[in-house]
Amino acid sequence: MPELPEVETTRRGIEPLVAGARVERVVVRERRLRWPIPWQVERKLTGARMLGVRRRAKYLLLESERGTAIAHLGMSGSFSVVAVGTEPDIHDHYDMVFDGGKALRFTDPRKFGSLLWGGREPLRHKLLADLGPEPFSAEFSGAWLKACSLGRRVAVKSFLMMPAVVAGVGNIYASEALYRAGIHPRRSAGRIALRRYDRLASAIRGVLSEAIEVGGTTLRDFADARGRPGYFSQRLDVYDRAGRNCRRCGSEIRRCVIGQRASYYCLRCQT
DNA sequence: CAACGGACCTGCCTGC
DNA sequence: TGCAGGCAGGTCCGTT
Repeated sequence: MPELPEVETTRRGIEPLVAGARVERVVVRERRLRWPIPWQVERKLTGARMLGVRRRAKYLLLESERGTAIAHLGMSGSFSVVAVGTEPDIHDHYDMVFDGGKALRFTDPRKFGSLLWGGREPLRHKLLADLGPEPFSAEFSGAWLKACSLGRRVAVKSFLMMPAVVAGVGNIYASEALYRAGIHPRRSAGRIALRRYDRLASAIRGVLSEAIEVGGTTLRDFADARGRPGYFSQRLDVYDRAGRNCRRCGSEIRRCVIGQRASYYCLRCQT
């Protein structure tokens, strides 16, 4: 479900609740998410003061004075803020209960999400250590993409979705960014010129920042911490628009499958 | 090494 | 109406 804009929207929604609050307890109802939730999370967080919520790629870092819990939303996960005592639903897998009568509740029908313990240096956690640059960092550029792609024959669309290449780009925004940059999603990553990668890096930053501004993309069920949908779905140029007309040239938008994922592009605008 | 397919799990939609 | 099949916003891991 969520890519960088949706995770960032979630972060902004839960930060006011979390920052400065004290954890009264952590209630785990389903420990078997993508990985079992380690007992350390409850042990360390209970009684701890929370410092804030940061984001790295699609991970949310819930920082406390005793270390950081690392949450991932997977494909179908979301956080919501509930009043203490609100009856949990079947897919509400854990709550972090804070002083002040509110709790952070994690819901995830598919259980692809995760909650891990990152200790004092969460960025060194195995799952975060090898992540590529954040798209809004100075490190991320066309030159970075070019350097990363040398000698690689994988489709550029799959390449963009690799966590080690750039953090936070998933299936929707990979298609959207390639459309904006005029690059065909099947083109080999190693056969793209630096200039085109410069355009692509800008397109990635552009599409992600516009999506964040409007609260992300809701196709089926994404909602922010207050239950509100994201409005970027109205601005998608290609994703989920197969058979409709390209907003730029009027040609038909095509759907194909690349790396087992649905991909969308304009045959005329993207080469 | 790079690339690919399978795996994890549930819900929803389509078509027979 | 029921049921099978396909599809879904992620990404790790084992195998080629």
